[in-house]
Amino acid sequence: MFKFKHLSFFSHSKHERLRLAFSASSAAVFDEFSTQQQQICNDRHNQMDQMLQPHILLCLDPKLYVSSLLDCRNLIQIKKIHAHATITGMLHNLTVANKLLYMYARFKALEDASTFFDAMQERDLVSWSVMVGGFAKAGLYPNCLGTFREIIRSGILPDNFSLPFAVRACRDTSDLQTGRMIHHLVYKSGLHSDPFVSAALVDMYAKCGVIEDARLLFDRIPKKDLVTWTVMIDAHANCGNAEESLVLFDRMREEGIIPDKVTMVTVVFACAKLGAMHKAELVHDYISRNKFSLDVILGTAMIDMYAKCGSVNAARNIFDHMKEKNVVSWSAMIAAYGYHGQGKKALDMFPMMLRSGISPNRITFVSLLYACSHAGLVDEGLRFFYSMWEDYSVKPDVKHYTCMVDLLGRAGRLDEALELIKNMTVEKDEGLWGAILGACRIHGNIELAGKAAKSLLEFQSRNPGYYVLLSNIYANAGRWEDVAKVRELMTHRRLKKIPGWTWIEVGNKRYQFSTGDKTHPQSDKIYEMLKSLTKKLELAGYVPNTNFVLHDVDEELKIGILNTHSEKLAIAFGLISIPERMPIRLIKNLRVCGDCHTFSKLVSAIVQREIIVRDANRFHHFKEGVCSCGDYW
DNA sequence: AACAACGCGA
Repeated sequence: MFKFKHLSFFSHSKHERLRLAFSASSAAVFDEFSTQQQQICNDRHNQMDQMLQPHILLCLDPKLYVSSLLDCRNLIQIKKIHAHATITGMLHNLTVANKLLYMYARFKALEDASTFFDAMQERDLVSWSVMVGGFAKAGLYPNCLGTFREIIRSGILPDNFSLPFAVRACRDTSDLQTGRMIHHLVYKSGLHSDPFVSAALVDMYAKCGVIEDARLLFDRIPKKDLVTWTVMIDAHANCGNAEESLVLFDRMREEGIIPDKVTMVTVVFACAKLGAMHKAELVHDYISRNKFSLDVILGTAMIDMYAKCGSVNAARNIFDHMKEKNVVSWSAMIAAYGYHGQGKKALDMFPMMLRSGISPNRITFVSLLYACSHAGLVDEGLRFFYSMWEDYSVKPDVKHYTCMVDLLGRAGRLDEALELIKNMTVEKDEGLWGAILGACRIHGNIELAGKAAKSLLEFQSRNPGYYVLLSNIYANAGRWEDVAKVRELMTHRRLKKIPGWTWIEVGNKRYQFSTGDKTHPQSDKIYEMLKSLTKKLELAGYVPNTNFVLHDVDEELKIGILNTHSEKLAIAFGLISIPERMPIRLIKNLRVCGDCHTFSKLVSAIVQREIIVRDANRFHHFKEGVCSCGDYW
């Protein structure tokens, strides 16, 4: 209740400020207040003890039981009152009995709750709903839905208390079928306009992967409350349409709904997904102006946002200003340095984290190993890998093995990577072989690629990425028959290659480019710019590397395809539309192709402009002819 | 009722 130990970096929310003003912000006052509360609680319990004296038994007050139950701070206190109530016969009062049930559920003592529930002589809808909610909050979904079904079976229509919890159980178990059935019941109960119920339904549809249904329902809700908006904003960001999230955020405010901290976290998350620096700054500004407190969740979300928008320094600035940091915040910062190629800084964070009393978890080690992998810090990575279990009791799982395979593989130590896979005891997955395949691509090891592909294809992967990668390896070696085989397999499994895109933010707008794109209104100017760039580059010795065009077509056509890769078009557009000296920031859905990488390096030198590219798994900062990845990616 | 970090791949 009293969370003042971490007064926030930004000013407080209105609610917090009121509380602060009210209680004069001194620790002593809080302590005193808290002692008073404890005293009241004790007094009540003493009063109850006295009631057990035979002569007072007659003046029992259910209200006293209810408030005493609500005062309980642990299970022992609840059980004590339960015992009292049994003796005094107060459990026959349904209000008291339901409150007892509720308290058991609140303290996650679902077994006690169930036992008591089964023993209850009389139950009403509230009793049933408390059980449904209790099971859902404790993550006991089968019990939750089972209890809910019993309500339905007994012919009672559920209320607006049990329905959201039953829907939540469907959401967390991805049980869309049951979810739809419950939606039907909602109409029958006439509760479709209840904000709790409709928010839960929208959330359920979104998290079950049917965002269209979520949106359909959302659009039909006449008066949407804050939570419903937040759910929808989050849903769009999670399904890859973060742009729509920001549109919804604006619309929500236009309709007079005031966002709260949770909404801001989802909006920040959407900016992180988009990688849109301009939007990120606007959102940051909004957060500061509206005095949202920079707590550990919002702060961590902002670290992630700035890092994924290309500024690891801005991320670090947020990190440094956070009063409270947990393992998530530290891992986010370590990961950020990792994917910006600053492996050393990522590793430096680790002892700092330990000193501040935070223990690493499995994600911290994924981030550390990842940082090593992308900076070529092989020995350091090996050391972390071996010490994570021994020194920190974090068991390496398949993700850690994948990082290690990637680390060793990139460094050309493929034999060691294979040895690691051979000796591992945790279950292997397709990603592990994908990492081997990636290393084969870098080092042109076709034999091993074949073997890895065999293991990989056993997983019947639905992920087109692996097939295309394999086909690319064969194409690079000129083995067109093998290429054809892989492509055939893809067609057979009905998988399509994901097309590459590059996005660029200019002012308030985000522009999207594909290979050979001519849909941009300034297309002519873009191609003109590209042509003059290529000319300048050729003078500087640039030769298009057609190894990166993976079709069996003639050389001239290859150069044509290469020259209009989406990344090059976006750079050309950036140069004509972004003010001088401002960096050009790009976001790609795939990895940078080798030729575009060379191209970007040269452009950064020739036109003296910083180019920052976020590709599918890391950042490249091109400046004065060199890339932050050191060509190691 | 809603919120934060992680590998590989096109």
